[in-house]
Amino acid sequence: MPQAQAVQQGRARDSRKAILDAAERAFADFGFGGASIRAIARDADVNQAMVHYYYQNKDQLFSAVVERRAGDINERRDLALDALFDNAVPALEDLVEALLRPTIELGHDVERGGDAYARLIVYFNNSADERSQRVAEENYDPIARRSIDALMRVLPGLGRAEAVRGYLFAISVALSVMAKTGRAARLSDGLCDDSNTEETVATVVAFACAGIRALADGRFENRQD
Amino acid sequence: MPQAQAVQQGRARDSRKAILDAAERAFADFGFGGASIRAIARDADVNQAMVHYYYQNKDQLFSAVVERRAGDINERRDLALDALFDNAVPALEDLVEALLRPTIELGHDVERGGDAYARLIVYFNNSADERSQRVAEENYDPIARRSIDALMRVLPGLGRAEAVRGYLFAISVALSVMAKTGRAARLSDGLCDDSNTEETVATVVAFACAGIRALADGRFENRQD
DNA sequence: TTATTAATTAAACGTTTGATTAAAATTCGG
DNA sequence: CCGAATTTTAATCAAACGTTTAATTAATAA
Repeated sequence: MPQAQAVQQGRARDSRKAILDAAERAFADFGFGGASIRAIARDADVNQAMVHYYYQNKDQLFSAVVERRAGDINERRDLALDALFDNAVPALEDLVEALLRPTIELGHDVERGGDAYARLIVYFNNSADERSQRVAEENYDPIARRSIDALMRVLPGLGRAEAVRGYLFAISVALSVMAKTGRAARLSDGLCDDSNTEETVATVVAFACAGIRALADGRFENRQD
Repeated sequence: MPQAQAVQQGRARDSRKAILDAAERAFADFGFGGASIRAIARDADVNQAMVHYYYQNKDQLFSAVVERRAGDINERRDLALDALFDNAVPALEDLVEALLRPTIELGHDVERGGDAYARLIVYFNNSADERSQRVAEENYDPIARRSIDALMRVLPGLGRAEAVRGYLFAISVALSVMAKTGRAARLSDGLCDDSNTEETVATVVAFACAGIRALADGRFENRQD
């Protein structure tokens, strides 16, 4: 049986982390079904049985990959929200930036492998299968609900349905620049470049805030006409 | 050898279509790697060798699934663009609606299986692997370029980079409501409902247009500050 | 040192995968 | 009704899959 993470000693840590890193890349590149444990073990330079030794099966390995990163992002988002609402009600721009920046910054952190995880978020965020929805619900629904409430406080004209829509739209826009499909560069003949973090944040925040304000102005849900 | 589609007779047509329908569902639900030809054949109620008989291999089957639908959507988008620019330069709202409506409507057409294809678009549109990028480039890049040009004509303040960004953001927002992940319903406690086509179109168009206008106002790319 | 535990290994398990084959059934023009 | 072309079938292939096992090595505690 593998020891709890805190008690682990010697070589153990390296293998455990190497497996998680390799799995992150594999799931991001090929999806759950397309990623193979054999290839993951090979990429991590580890015996194939070690994957099951530490993570039991493919499903739990997938969950472990998501949980490691989600903790980071949620913590940073929570702190940002606390700070924002400490004194008064912030501007919409500041709120939306606080929501999106942690994810965008992680996605740009190639050295830490954040780009692979960014593609993985895009994957399970847009997948309807049970496993994807489970990790989304467990790891991102709590902060999503808090963010939606925050949106409604900042924009009193925003109903709950519009706030949910606005939040999901904003996230979807942010994720679209992180999928690293190369399509933006292709369609713009190289004019678009996602590598500049600050420029990306500014662009996405501007787009999302304008969109959310539009949802607040017009009322699109539950119309009685 | 399978006959060309036009000359086909008898049950052939049925098998061919049944395979394509089943493959569409499988790829949408499980991704390329997670979908199995055996399960597709079983779902289509067809011998497993028939899949290779008509589509040679898994890759070409995947391409065939996309090509069938992309033709429809592109044709409708092209016609809409022709009509819009026939007399004068249209309003941004009309242009964006013309771009997004065909896809959204297809995604709501459950009887024709459009919901499965909608999820499939989301899949390969957000995937960075070679196969996904190939089908995106072959089937959707031409209309994307035409749409981007149209955006720049409607909004003269929009640079090429911003137009590409705006187009991709708008598409991404539209696709996010089509992934049918059930997340919107979950986060809104049932308040959000994607089944109303007109309401969905109106909401997405309003969000996207406001966002695109924001990109035109502020200049976010190639700043020299 | 010895006993215990954790980490790692190579090998194999049964199953499923994408793909191929050759024969059988069906369809259809002449 | 015949013969050729097309469609369908069952059987099979090697390869890859996720997972398990038993044995071995390395580290820790008594």
